[in-house]
Amino acid sequence: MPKQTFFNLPFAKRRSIEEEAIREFAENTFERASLTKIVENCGIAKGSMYQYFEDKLDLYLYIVELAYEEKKKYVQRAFETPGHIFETLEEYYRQSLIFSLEHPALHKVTNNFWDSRAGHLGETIHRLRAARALDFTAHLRNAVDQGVVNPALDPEAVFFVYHAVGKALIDQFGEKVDSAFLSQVLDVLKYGLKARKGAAL
Amino acid sequence: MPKQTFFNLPFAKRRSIEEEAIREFAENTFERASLTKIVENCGIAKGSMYQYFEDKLDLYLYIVELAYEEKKKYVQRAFETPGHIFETLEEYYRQSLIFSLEHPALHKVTNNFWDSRAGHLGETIHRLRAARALDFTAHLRNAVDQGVVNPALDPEAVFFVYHAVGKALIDQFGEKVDSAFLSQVLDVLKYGLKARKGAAL
DNA sequence: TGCAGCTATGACTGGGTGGTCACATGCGGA
DNA sequence: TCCGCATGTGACCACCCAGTCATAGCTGCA
Repeated sequence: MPKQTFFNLPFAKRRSIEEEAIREFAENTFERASLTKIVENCGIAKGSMYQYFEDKLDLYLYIVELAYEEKKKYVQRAFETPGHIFETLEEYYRQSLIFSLEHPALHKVTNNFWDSRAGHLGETIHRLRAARALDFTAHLRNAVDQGVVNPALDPEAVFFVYHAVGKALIDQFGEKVDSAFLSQVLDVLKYGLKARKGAAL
Repeated sequence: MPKQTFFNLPFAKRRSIEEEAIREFAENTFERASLTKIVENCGIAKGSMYQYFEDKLDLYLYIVELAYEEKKKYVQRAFETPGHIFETLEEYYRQSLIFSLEHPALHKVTNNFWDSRAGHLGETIHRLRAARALDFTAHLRNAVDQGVVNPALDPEAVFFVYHAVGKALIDQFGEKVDSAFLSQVLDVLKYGLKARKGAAL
């Protein structure tokens, strides 16, 4: 959590610090990112930064939270619009894609976050993942009850697959992954590799 | 490529350098791994290392190659034993799992490799991925011709999914992923989420 | 005017890194 | 015995980093 001093700052100065920090954490992992470079690019003194934040990690977590709050504005639409699980999933990833196009730097920040291994970040990430797994499997059980989803599959395994593929998709938004490719990938998960008896797709 | 000097070394000394390097590169990414620590743990002088290798990257690539040569001994069985694509894939990941259990350090080295971003490693990794994609889609087209695989799916998308899930599986061998969970995950990819008309599994 | 308290500063500390080089050592052959 | 060459060495260089602290400046109140 930033110190009060940071929030007392005139808006423009505060914003410029945020922007430079976003730039640095978008291009580098937490460990490789350089506080020294951030303060140089802001034109403020090193010591000032420590008037605003406890340490590098404090700044980082603040920036990550900023990024996720922006992203939330996009992806939450997926859970508001009704529909079954396939539509929700498609909408979720589609909104993520839009977010990545409209806020490329913030998108990179959220992305790098999951690769962090420094300090206690590993545990934090683990907890976040577990929370997501609970959410996901709840949705999934619902869909199974509705007869939409193959009941023979292990929910944990399904989450594992979606988590892995979701991360890979998001990693490559804007590079290899566009809207059409996104649909193709989701179809693979939906229909599975094995040829189907009835209509294949 | 190591210098000739390295191969002139008595076997025990060469091996001890390899082992310490494997240890360091198993626990750290290329960038975080410390040459200084490797030479300290070996009990040799910093300068000696530069008699054997051009630089840190040279040593790293040599170690990665060592790891992959060992891994190849395992996974190539998947392509030797006949069977269609689902059996091949299952055997491939099962052999990877065995490799990770029998050579945990080498396994971690191969794993970290894909996360490297330093220097020209990014391009190398890109090329390796492209080569894998070609191999995979060739197998896939074969399977489609045999009527085993859903012909409506985009081969590039299928590769994308398997690559992502494969990496996640291998990342977590020994932690979350055991033999039973591996089967469950592969079933998700095989059958897809959507409920099937006939026998579900 | 003077004091109090918040804010700004940047030189400095202690620690890390990859890589170098002048020198030392050991060994095989003449 | 002595030379020449391959090998070994570790102090040293230049560079980077996060974090500190004594000092200075500012602002508003009494």
